[in-house]
This record gives sequence, C-alpha cells and structure tokens, in this order.
Amino acid sequence: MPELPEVETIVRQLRPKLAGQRLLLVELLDDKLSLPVGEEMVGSTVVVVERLGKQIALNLRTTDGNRWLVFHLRMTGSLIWSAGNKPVEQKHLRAILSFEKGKLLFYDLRRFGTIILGNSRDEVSPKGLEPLSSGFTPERLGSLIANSRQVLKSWLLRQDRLVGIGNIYASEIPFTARLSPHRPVNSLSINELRQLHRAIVSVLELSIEHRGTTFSDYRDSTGKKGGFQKLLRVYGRDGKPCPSCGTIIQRTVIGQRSTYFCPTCQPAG
DNA sequence: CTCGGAGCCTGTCTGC
DNA sequence: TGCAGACAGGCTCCGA
Repeated sequence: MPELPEVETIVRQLRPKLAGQRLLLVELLDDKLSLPVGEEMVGSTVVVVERLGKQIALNLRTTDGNRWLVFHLRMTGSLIWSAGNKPVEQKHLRAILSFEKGKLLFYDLRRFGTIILGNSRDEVSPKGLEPLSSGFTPERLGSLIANSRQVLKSWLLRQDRLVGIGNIYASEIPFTARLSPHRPVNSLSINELRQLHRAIVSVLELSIEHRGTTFSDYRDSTGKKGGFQKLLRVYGRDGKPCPSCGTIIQRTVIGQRSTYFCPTCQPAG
C-alpha cells in the first residue's frame, strides 16, 4: 500500500496534531505486535513526526532520553487520528495510542504492518537514499545503479538503494521516463539516467500534491482517499489506451509483481 | 556480493 | 450459489 507520497501525506497531517502532545497509553490488540513499551514511555512527549522512507516515526522525549516509535504500514496498514472521545471503528484495529487530545489508531487488514521502538534515528532509518533530498542527483543515481544488472522495475523497488518507491510508482516512473521496465539498469545512458532521475522526482512530488494514490485500501490520517489514482497513466490500466500514444497498455510480471507499461512509449532494449 | 523465489496474512474478485 | 484459484500497494529470509 503506502509508498513515499502516501506516507508523506500522513506525516504532514499528523505533525501538527501530535507535536508537543503527551503519550498517555499504548494498547496492542494483535499478538503479532510486540513492543517493549516501558514505564518511561508513558508521559513521554512527541518532539517531531518524520517520514523515514516508508515509515512514520515519532520522536518521543522520555524521562530516560529520546526514543523513536516507528510505524511501517506495509500493504494494508493505516494510521488514523481520532480527536476527543469519538467512538472508534474496531474492525482490523491493531493498536491504540492515546494522547491528551485524541487517539492514534493503527489499522491493518493483512497484519504485515509493524511497530518498533528504537534508541536513535540511525537505528530505525532505512539504508537507502531519500529521493526527495538534496543529495539525490543524477550523478548520485548513477553511482547507486553502477554494477547492477537488475532490470529497472526491480531496481526501483530496492529500499537499500533508494527509499520510498513501491509497486505503483515502480510502473509510473519508467513510463514518465519513457524507459522499458525490463531495461537492465547498467545499460542506461547518461541521458537516460537524467530522464530517470527527473521522473523519480516529478512523479513522487506530483503524487504528494494530490495526497497520494488510493488503489484499494490506502487512506490518509483523516480516513480520506488520495487523489493521484486519477492521474495514474499505466498502473492498473492494462487493456486501456496509453494516455500519450493510444497503444494498449500491457501488464506483465517482473519479480513476482504486476508491472504495467506502454510497449510503444517504452520500447524494450 | 547479487539475484530470484517462497512465505507471511486476510480479503476480494473471477471463472467454472 | 459454491468453490477453487488468482491476486493485492511490502519486506525478509534462504539458497543458487
């Protein structure tokens, strides 16, 4: 489910709601979630809310130093902010974090989502580079790609190189870059590398502007759907005409995952 | 080191 | 209508 634009949307919404609030109670409703929430956590204060790759991270100031409480939504997780004491939907509810002014509700149908607690930002951060950071340049992309024989689609999903891209944007980005998802990344020319770099940044930024993509389950922290699904150009559109040239969009499987592309705009080889 | 496949879960949808 | 099988936005682990 949530990739970088969706998680960024949630983080931007939660930041003003949670900043400065005291955590009063943590309730875990799923045996799969095991969180070493010690005494010092109760009464801790939210310092900042940040996106770390596809994770939502709360930095908490406790009596025993700062901690990072980190949510990963995986396929079907959502984090919903519920103000005051409104009644709460119970279906698929996996955890409740109660704050002074409301509750942070963690829902997760397929139960792949995780909550972890760490002692430092480094400890909980993914290894890959943030594609919307100033350090992400065409040159840097080139060095990340160097030596990899993986095909473009699979490479874009690697969180140890570049964080935040999931299966939807791993189809949309190659389309925008006019590159075949089957291209081995070490075969890209300098110009193609620039096109790819531009596509990664522009697709992610445009999606954030539209509060992310809701293909089926994704909801933002207010329970609303995203808006970018109206702007998807290839993902989920197999059998329909390419918005650029009219050729029928094709679906294939790369690395066990659905992949969509226009055979005319994104010619192989 | 790299890469591809199985597995983790629960639900919806399609075709027989 | 019933049922089996495919498929779903992510990631880890294992073996080649």
